[in-house]
Amino acid sequence: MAPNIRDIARMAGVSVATVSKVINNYPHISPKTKEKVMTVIKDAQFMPNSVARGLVKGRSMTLGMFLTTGLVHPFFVHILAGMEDSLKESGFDLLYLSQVNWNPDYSFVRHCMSRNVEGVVVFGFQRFDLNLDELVQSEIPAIFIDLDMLGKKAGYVTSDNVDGIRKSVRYLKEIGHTRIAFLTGGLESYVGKLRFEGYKQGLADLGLPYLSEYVYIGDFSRESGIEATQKFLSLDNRPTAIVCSSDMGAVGVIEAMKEAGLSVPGDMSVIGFDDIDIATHTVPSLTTIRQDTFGIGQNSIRLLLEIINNANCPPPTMIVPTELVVRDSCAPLA
Amino acid sequence: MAPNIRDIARMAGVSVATVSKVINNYPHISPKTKEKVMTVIKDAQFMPNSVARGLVKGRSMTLGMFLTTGLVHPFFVHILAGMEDSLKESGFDLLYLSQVNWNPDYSFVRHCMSRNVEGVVVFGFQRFDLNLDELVQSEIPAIFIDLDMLGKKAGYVTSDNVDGIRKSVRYLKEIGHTRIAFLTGGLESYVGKLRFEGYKQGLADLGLPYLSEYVYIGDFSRESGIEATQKFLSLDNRPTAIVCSSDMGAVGVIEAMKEAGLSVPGDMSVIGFDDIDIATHTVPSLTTIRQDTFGIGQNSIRLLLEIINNANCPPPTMIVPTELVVRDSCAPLA
DNA sequence: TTGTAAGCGTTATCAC
DNA sequence: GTGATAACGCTTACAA
Repeated sequence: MAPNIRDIARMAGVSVATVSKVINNYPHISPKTKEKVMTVIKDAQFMPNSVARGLVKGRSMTLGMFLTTGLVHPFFVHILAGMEDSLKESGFDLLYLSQVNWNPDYSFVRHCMSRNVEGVVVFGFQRFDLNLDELVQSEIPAIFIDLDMLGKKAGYVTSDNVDGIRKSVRYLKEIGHTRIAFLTGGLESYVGKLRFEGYKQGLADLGLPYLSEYVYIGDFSRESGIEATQKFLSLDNRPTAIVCSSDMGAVGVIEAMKEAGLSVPGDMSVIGFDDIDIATHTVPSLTTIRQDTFGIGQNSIRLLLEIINNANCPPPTMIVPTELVVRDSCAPLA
Repeated sequence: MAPNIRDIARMAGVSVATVSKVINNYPHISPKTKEKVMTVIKDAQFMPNSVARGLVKGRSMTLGMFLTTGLVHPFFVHILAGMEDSLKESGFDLLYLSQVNWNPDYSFVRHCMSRNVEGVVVFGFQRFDLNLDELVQSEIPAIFIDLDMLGKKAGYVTSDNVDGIRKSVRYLKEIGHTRIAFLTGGLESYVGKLRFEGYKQGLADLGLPYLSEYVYIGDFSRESGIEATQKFLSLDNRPTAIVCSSDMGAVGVIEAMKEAGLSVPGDMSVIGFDDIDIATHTVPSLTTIRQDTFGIGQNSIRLLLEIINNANCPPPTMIVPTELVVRDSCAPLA
């Protein structure tokens, strides 16, 4: 059985309070007793119980994380790695809160309070998801990933989705394209909407007209890439390039082009979004917009700790830059 | 501020003890008081503080998870999804314990005890990793993923790596191959060793000879696939098929074959291991061994809860079956 | 500089 | 059936 603070006190011949003061590095402790207590602690391998400590201090040194159930987001590992990086030196651990979604009056807020978490990261949700409002309006520090939720203690971090797509459009224009089509992602999602916005702005930046027949409403999937391509190919005035809201969509486009006996990038330039592993391995390899997923994870925790540590800082927000990765799926227009 | 049990007691006009009994569904409570207390609890949105509860009960309803620092395992999301599935109805939450690896006397065991976790899942470590022994020999229930650690309270879950590779070898034999080469993964890793073992057993099953020149010692990477291919192609008596310990290795093989002006599967059949996303998108698409990563996650938590709930069950072990996924990278031998 | 003792929010053991 | 009250392991006034 692990020793507790009373055992240590007894072994060191001092009071519990003294041990506590040593542990917490309080002043007014004689070097001699401090030394003695430290020795005993080392020998007994004592480590204060952070649960009990949390109870009295009102601080648990625990952050919470809500993930959408059944989320299978390919980047999540990178985000987690980033989170860990910020967590490492902070003394906080991260509690993955599994939602009891069969319970009609389950509440994020109550789950947080019952677990005494000092703040939460929220990822994989949509704006209209149940109970999210309650969380945003609560006093619980929260950072949302990829969702622009703002509250007294709630902020968010996301990639610069708008600028990412604008970069794609600009790049295509630079290599001569003007008939640039767009495959949206799911428009019910925050990032889906932003990327669509980026397309419109990108065209506007360059003085290109917005044509609704050059837009296909998709859902981030490979299938929607295939369907979009079929639609675009049937047009009288075919586009010469397609900007996609996801790499999977772009993969679908490449497949459909191949199926139609046409060449990428010869007959159609294609740009993806995300830079997933597959992007390197398609034929041709995929030019795409890379998200700094590690950075997103890292900053989500960093910002959360900021809210927690500065009682009245305004809820922080962070837009993480993206990067255009040029590979082989785009060609200059002849 | 969230109400506590005393507030509820006062509001319901009963004692704290009574409220506690209601919360915990104890007998010997009149239906009337029970009803009244329940109503107050609902109205006040009361949820017992599980930290305080943990302190007195000696149970925290928390499981821990150790991941190797900076792990970027493509399957981790699926494993986590599986874990969540088992966690969901259990009342447990999962605490991601960030290791303080700059501290020379950091200890998994102490971290667990200080956080009162009731058990841990360990993933991404190698047998010789520091402090792991201490954990295995401790009283803390532990389930290792992909590492055959056994202790009084420690078991493991992993894919059937041996059988997976044996299936590959058998399949190739069935379509006519007898000169079957093998690309190992990192042999310092547990799964790397097992897959190598599977190759040898696979040959033995079929009465095929084991030839050391048909084995390339790699490390799961694409690069080692390229190098292996170059070596195999330089042989007098070239193999007609290569079994790889990873899909990335197989991707390297396909690239190197293309580079050499040879065809897959025409000149060489190739089998991978893992069924990562890319496997569908290589040209040709990759025949491979699929791991049930969701099942691994699911069972890791299930087994852990078993150890926790049955004081003296022998440490459980689980080998999750794999599945051969036939795509286009293998062809019958002419 | 050190020790005593009252909490933190629960549950469990008794009396009543 | 119900209610005091002592724990659980720790921190923190305050007293000594």
